[in-house]
Amino acid sequence: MDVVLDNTDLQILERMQANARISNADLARELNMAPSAVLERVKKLEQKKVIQGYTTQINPTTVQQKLLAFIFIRSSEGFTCSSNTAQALAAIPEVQEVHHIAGEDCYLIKVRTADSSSLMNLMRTQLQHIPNIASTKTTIVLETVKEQQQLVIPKI
Amino acid sequence: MDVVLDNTDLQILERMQANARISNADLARELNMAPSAVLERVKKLEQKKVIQGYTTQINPTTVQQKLLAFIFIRSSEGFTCSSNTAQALAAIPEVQEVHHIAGEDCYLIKVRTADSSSLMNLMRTQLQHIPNIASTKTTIVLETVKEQQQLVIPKI
DNA sequence: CAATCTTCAGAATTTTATTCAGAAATACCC
DNA sequence: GGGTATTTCTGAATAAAATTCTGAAGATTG
Repeated sequence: MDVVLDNTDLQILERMQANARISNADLARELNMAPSAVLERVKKLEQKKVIQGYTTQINPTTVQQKLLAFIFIRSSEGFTCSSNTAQALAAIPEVQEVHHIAGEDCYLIKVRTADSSSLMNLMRTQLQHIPNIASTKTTIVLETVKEQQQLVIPKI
Repeated sequence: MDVVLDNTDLQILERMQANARISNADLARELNMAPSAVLERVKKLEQKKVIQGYTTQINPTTVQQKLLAFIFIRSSEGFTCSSNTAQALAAIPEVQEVHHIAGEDCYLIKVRTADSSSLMNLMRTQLQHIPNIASTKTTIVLETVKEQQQLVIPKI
């Protein structure tokens, strides 16, 4: 079940990570391969879930999402951070990330809303109803200098 | 300079955010428009930097990136968190995000590496050489429940 | 109300995606 | 090592899509 990727796969991933809408024809030209061969590899990378999806990066402020916050959430269950709590957090559309973390707190979530009042509103209406939340500690982002999820693709 | 988006633009953004590789023809069919009209809008959204790019989501573990960490960085400059420090942090490929945050710390960064030893190595070789870093506080992610940068697209 | 700008549809053309057959390369197994 | 199976590739054919362009419809402005 483990996935083995050769150099060609990594080249494909690197280029598609930088531009998901690159045409298969261009990709084939860059790799000096036939388009059919490249297409077959991309399909397999999708099947093997190496490629999890293709997304468009939208400037958040243009769609009225000006506030970004990270919230540390302490669970009242001690060690057994239930997956129910995590699932409930993940179900909130404004919550972009839910991480189970090491240390005193249990979860770290990343939230994006229109402004501070809508964050307040979200915490009142959504977080309050989620079980086993003992306390929260919110960090407000003043300015984002870099934000991408580009991975460093290894070279073989 | 402010960007005004109508309902059609938002529909396009919503669909392209969910699948950046949707064909222009399919998009046009879903919106009941001519492909040429849709293409024109997408081009404009790119020009206006509403669309910042198209990226492929790659399963991090398949490319040997098993460790995720958040690091709070305290600056030695007090209030004046220099942009030099931020730029230096942003220049590190393993650093996916650099946020200037409110509160006692100055920056919050998101880092992805192969494992804990390569994180240690990165902190030794990279962070040590960045000026004005007074202290760091690292939070290790044990498990990621949700991770996406999909925005909630407003309805008009 | 006319002039201007924007957005759109539809057709023509170029380019691409997709499929398929068979060749080359690779891995596998006595 | 020799033969077989499997994978991966190329190249050609076809279907589909991207792109460009023209002119019409709609909205905006003075």
